[in-house]
Amino acid sequence: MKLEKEIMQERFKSEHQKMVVNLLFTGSWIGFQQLQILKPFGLTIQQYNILRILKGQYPNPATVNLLIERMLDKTSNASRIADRLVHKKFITRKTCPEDRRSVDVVIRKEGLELLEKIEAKEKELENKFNSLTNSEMKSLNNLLDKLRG
Amino acid sequence: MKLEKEIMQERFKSEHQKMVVNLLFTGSWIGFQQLQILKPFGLTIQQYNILRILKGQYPNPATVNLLIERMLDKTSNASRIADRLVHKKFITRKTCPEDRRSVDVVIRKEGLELLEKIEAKEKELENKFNSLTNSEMKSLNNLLDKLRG
DNA sequence: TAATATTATATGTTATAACATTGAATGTTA
DNA sequence: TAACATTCAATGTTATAACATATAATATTA
Repeated sequence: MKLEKEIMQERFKSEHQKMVVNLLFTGSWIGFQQLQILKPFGLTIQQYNILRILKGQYPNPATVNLLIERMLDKTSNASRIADRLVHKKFITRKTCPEDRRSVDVVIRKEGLELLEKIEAKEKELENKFNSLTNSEMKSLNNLLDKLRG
Repeated sequence: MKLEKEIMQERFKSEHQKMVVNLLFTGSWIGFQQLQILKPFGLTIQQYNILRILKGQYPNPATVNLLIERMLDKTSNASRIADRLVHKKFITRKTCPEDRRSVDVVIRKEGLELLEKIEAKEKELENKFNSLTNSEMKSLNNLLDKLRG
């Protein structure tokens, strides 16, 4: 839906200004939808994000620093989010033997299984979600990548 | 920058999946930048958002309900955000005489002046911020609007 | 019109984002 | 190698998002 209608604002001063608002609004909109999928599994978006990073590394460990680097929200507290995932038994954490300042974080079998269940649910949604064609999604992705420079 | 490189993920299962991550990532990225602009003025993004809605209504009042409807993040607590803005003397709030359940919220002169200062700063940034042409920004806006259906 | 339902806002609670600080381990250099 | 600087992770603190509930005013209806 046209942003102007959605937030009832008549017009923006510039395309740039509309873009900023549009990205904030759409980001929050898609975050809300993601959260609805994740909630039944007891995960937040950032917890899910960390599990996926760890799946990408698997079977290698990741350090907390590596998690922070790759997280979508760099200012969230990776160490404490990892805490919660340890508590839920989705990941393990132990001091890195090569550098005892670091910790090695690894996703557990339980975490990998959880991701599979979630990804199935996401696929379901993806099918209903067809306001953009595949080539439009590609354009959108390219524009976002270019925007960030 | 290409999202795959930015978050060091080799590839996504689908354009759709990349788009979801890209929108979350870019939304958080632009939110971070906005916050850096707002911080010297002592405002959060949601506080700024409310001030702009009130400016749009000015000189008419808005109810808290109207604020919620039009806010970028619908789940934030408009009533308490308004509290903070009252405390900072940027808005006024009084019970609506026609419906005493509602409250009339109006931006004060101080609030309007603050917005002008902030908008000047945003304009400065906008000039440096030219990785997308105006027509690309327009395409991006159209794709975002279309995505939300 | 009395009883019930709905609406608008405020408030209580918990988890987490945002930011600052700490403490231990490692790296650097005089 | 002793002193200092840097790095990594954890933790303390504050504000706010997310959610639930409460309270008062208004609308509906039996």
